[in-house]
Amino acid sequence: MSSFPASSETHYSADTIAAALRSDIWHGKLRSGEPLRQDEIASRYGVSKIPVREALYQLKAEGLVTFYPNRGAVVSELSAAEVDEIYAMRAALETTALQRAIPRLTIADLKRAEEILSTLDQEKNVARWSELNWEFHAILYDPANMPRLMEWVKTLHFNVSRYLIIYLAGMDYQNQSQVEHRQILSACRSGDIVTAVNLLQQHLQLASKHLTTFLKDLEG
Amino acid sequence: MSSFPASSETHYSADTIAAALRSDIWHGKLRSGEPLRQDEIASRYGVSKIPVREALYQLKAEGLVTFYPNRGAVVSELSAAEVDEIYAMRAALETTALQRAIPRLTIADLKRAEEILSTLDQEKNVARWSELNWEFHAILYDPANMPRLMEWVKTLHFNVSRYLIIYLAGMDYQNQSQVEHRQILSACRSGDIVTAVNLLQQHLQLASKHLTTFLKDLEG
DNA sequence: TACTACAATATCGTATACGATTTGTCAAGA
DNA sequence: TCTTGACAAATCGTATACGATATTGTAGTA
Repeated sequence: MSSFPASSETHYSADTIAAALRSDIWHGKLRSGEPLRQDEIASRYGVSKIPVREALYQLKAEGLVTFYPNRGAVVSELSAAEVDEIYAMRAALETTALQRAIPRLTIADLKRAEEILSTLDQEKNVARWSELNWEFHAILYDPANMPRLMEWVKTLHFNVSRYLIIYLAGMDYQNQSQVEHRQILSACRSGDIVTAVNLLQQHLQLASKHLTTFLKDLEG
Repeated sequence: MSSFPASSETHYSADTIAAALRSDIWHGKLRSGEPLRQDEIASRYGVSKIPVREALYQLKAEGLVTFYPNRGAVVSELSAAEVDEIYAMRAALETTALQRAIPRLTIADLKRAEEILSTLDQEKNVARWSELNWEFHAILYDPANMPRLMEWVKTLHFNVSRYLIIYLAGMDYQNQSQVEHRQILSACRSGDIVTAVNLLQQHLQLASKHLTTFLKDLEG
């Protein structure tokens, strides 16, 4: 299963290309600021420019690419301020989801979450680590039954995680993150909504601070 | 000035058409479930299908249209559950914005908000009323300096407001709404973040309840 | 009549083609 | 050397064209 944001099951080649580009951007094969040449992408996937442009429009809506009139699309760059904003949006939406989800979490959900945390402990590949990290969060939000919110949060998550991946490669962020994950899960298990929401908020705030100071260094 | 969600200033005909369709959907000229024929729209605006499809992709991202493979796009329909979800997302995001904005609100902002409320008192046209209603909210959120959040909130707002317009036409919702607006503004003026946020939350919850019960009736 | 089979029509999704805009190159002049 | 301008190349945005899919209409059969 791919854990990338996907639109509803269709067979458009635009969707296939969008998924491929999303994955390339996320894995860092396409770097921030890099231009996305329509003809090049088209020939690479054996299609014309039309579906390529439609794919780029989807990514534009997700914030992953930016269009410049008559100059085409480039992979979006995020400033520290934008990362901060995205994390604030994530916090707002994810705490809402968690709040609604906790009363509906099943034993199976909690068990699955626990399993993912165990896997995360051993995962050394940062890209895979980040994907599992999202899966953990998603499991806790899913029972809220808010598909639209989930799509948007997923989009926000992938927007910042492609930066987080680069960051993680150097630092020791995972261990601290795992401690927080276990605290959140524990609060969920005991049905303590207030605590769980607060912990999640802190968890995201901390991640935001890590990433923004990292980016400010680069920008500065 | 148009208060519809607009992407950054470009000269694409796709953007022009997207704006026109958005407006038509919002004003009820295009009803929920109505198919959007590409050739028809193309000839109406004197262009080919290509920019029309690109416009439809933008609206798809905004949730205003839904694509069915090989059958084209239709104006999205919202269930009561979806309206509820959208209002929950709005509450999460808008309270975040308001919280950040209040310390930065200027006298001029408050004055402008007051003026809009006065205009709202006299406005009888529901479409115009709804636009002014959004302007009031937007003024209170703007100083938060969160452009991405604003875009998304605007999108969510227009998604439900096209239904609200139909609803408003019959009911006496505006007066109650205005009372709440004035309470919110008053809390903002005194810099009382907690109260303002709570009032905003209630304001949206009430609107949600109105609209969802209305839709549940229709759904039968 | 009700239902299937199949042709006719409508509409979609996308390849091809091309004018328009931008970018890159390079020679002439300050 | 540094501009500047003009031409060439690259790339974009979109019109046209067409095969593919879905929908509709019609005739034939049970």
